[in-house]
Amino acid sequence: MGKEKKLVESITSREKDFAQWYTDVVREAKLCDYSGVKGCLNYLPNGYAIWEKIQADLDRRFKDTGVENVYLPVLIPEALLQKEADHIEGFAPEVAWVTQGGLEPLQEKFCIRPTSETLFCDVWSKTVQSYRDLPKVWNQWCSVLRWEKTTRPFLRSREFLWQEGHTIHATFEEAEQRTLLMRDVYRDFIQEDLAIPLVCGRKTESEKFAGAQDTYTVEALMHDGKALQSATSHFFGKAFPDAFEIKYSDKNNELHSVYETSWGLSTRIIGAIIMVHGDDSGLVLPPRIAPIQTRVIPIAQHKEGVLEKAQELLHALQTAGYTARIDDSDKAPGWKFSEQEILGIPTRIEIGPKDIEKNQVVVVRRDTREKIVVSLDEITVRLGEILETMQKEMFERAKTFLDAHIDTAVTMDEMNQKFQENRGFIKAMWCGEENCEDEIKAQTGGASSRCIPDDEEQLSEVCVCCGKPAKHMVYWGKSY
RNA sequence: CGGAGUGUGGCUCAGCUUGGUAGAGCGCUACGUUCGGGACGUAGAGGCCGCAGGUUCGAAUCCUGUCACUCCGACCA
Repeated sequence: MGKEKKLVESITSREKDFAQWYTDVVREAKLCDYSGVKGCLNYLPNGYAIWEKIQADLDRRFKDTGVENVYLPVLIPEALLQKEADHIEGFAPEVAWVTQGGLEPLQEKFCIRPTSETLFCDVWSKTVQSYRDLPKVWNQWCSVLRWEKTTRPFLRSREFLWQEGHTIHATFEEAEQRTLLMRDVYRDFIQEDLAIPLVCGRKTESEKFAGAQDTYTVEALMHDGKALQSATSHFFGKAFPDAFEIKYSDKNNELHSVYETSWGLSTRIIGAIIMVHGDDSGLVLPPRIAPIQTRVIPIAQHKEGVLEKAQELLHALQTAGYTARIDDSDKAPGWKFSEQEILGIPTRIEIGPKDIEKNQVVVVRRDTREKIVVSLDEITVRLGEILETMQKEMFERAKTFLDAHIDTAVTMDEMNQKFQENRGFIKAMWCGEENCEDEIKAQTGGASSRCIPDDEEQLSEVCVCCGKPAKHMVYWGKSY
């Protein structure tokens, strides 16, 4: 990566103030803005279009594994939410309640869903009777509300958009497989489409979802060295089904409980895209998730034939299947370049009198600013290649960054020192006790266990913190 | 929830100390000249100064309360 020129004054430098940089990019790229209610965002066209792309791509991947979409209500009766003890205990502090209907106070209050396990379980408790009714593999796209105290656009808002998948199965194995399968769907989607490399694993007891038996996670590393839990998949076992009495008769007419899973990915992932790929000029969208792949920018468009040629090019691109747009506003070219870069559109195609003369265009990649001269005859083929190359290189660049920010530690001194020097993930052994997680958090200034990876290494025999025999290798990191 | 900070045209802010009825730059509109990295000129539009009380002849300015936002911390799937 070369030295980046600072072309957009309205965006704070990433190195100078990462938090401000993030806020600036969100604003300048017009992804969302603040509404009158704390923690509730106005999703603007540029931001919502990214979400629509995420929805489309992820939904297709879901459907490929047999997922069916449904929609359940936004309101949950209090009694329903309280059926599973761990669940309500975990969510109580951040639930919002509806206590009045019209002019009358309600007899029973309703909570605005913070998540819908209880609603799905309620439906199934009434409708599932036979093994022939299983499995249920359902998903809904919706918004949820959690009364967060600290809010940031996309990363932590009170209302946010997400999908929540919920399934029930006859056997432990099948449910566990589904949990892992959906974790893999997220992993593949995030790595392949969003070009964000991940560390995958399962959560420790203290970091698990309220009521879950196992929580699997995919963790991404932001450019400031902080981790972001990017999607999760939970295995519930029988806790919810037992609380809700979801039972079915097997072939021998014996009654059994079901095994349950749930899994979700939210608009928070947009924050990850910004913080993994963005630079001092603004957003950089991976080509596969970019709502618009290229923007045609006519140069000296007032001159004879330029605009016509640019329009011709636009139509050729659109006919070839690209999502292409043209900036034929009367702004100066430099302004248009900056605008395309702020918005993170993966490529722009400059076409001016000199190009037309030579039957060529200049394709400029957003990530590297590399200028590629392409013959007009080949542009519809070459653009696709350039976008694919860019997608691949964006992933590789992020992967190099991730790998460079994963380190190991066998003593607390080493761990503290490395968290000081090089923010990112630290791999270290752990005894399995929550006390040590707390102690590590206190000593390192906030690092928590991010996950126990699938492929654990044996870095030492003992816990990095207490020195007792180690049970697991854990990725530690400070997180959003 | 604790600490710090900020609320004044769409945006960034000045004005507040020492009260006299609101300014700048950018953006926006129109026209003209421009056009290969955020062009320039001319003429315009746009604000009950976050909100509510109070003090005062008079409040953007002083006082009280309140709300919102930002950052840090705590908390948080």
